[in-house]
Amino acid sequence: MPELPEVQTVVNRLEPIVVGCKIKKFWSLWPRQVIPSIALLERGVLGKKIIELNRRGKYIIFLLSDHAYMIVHLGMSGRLEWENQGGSNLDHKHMRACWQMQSKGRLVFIDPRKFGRIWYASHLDQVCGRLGLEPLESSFTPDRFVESLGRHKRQLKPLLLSQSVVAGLGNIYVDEALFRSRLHPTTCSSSLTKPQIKRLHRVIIQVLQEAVERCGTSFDWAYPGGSMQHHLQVYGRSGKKCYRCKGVISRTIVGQRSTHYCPHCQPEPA
DNA sequence: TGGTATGTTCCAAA
DNA sequence: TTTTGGAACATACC
Repeated sequence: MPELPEVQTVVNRLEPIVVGCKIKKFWSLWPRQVIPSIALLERGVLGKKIIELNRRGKYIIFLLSDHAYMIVHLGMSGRLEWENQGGSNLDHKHMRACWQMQSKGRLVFIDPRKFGRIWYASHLDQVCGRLGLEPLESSFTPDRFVESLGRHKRQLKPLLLSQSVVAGLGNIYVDEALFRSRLHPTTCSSSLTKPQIKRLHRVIIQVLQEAVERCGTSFDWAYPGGSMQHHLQVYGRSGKKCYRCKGVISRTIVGQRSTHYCPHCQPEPA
């Protein structure tokens, strides 16, 4: 379930519950998901209190009482859920890790596809150091976006998915942002005019804010609870009528990812 | 059965 | 050095 709005929704829900909790036990049965290792993460977090819960891009960041970090990325199918003690004795089918808190209650990590990751790190940059601008922060200004985009010369869609210019966009919201800014996904970043870049900057913020307000997009078993799926304009709408021009939404592959766009509103670059 | 899936990383080639 | 394309990771659904 993992783009910025879905991750923010998880953080919003968990923050009031887990901040202040002291970690009593940790287990994981899938060593590849835990970095640098299950033993080192366990040594780092046991007995530590969670001081803050934050988000950076698609990463969920636990600040611990010794000022080190535990960081979770949900991958394609990961979920983090809180369970009060005795609430459900039934373990989930795809439970991959669990944090037992001293005050009763536990945090469980459920991840069918095992693409999620859990880190223990003394510095945030060890995990998040290569991330681009944070799109819902005031530091995401049109000028900084222009400057960050200017360092690359790539097709827009793969560039926005790379996390290196803007952090947190994924396949759904890149398609939505490009549609709303009327840019074809394969447009070369270096060919954009300043007004086009400023419009793209504006719609990225708009789309992400709207999705956060709607608690993200829910369209299958992986992530329940959101309502943004009812307000998407191109993603998942191939073959249907464009809301703007009444043409037909197309689907193609760009950078190995399924890509939805309106050929009329987002004309292919020359 | 084969195609598809909200993500990231590594590698080879250009 | 930067960009691009392919494969890998692993599982579920239709």
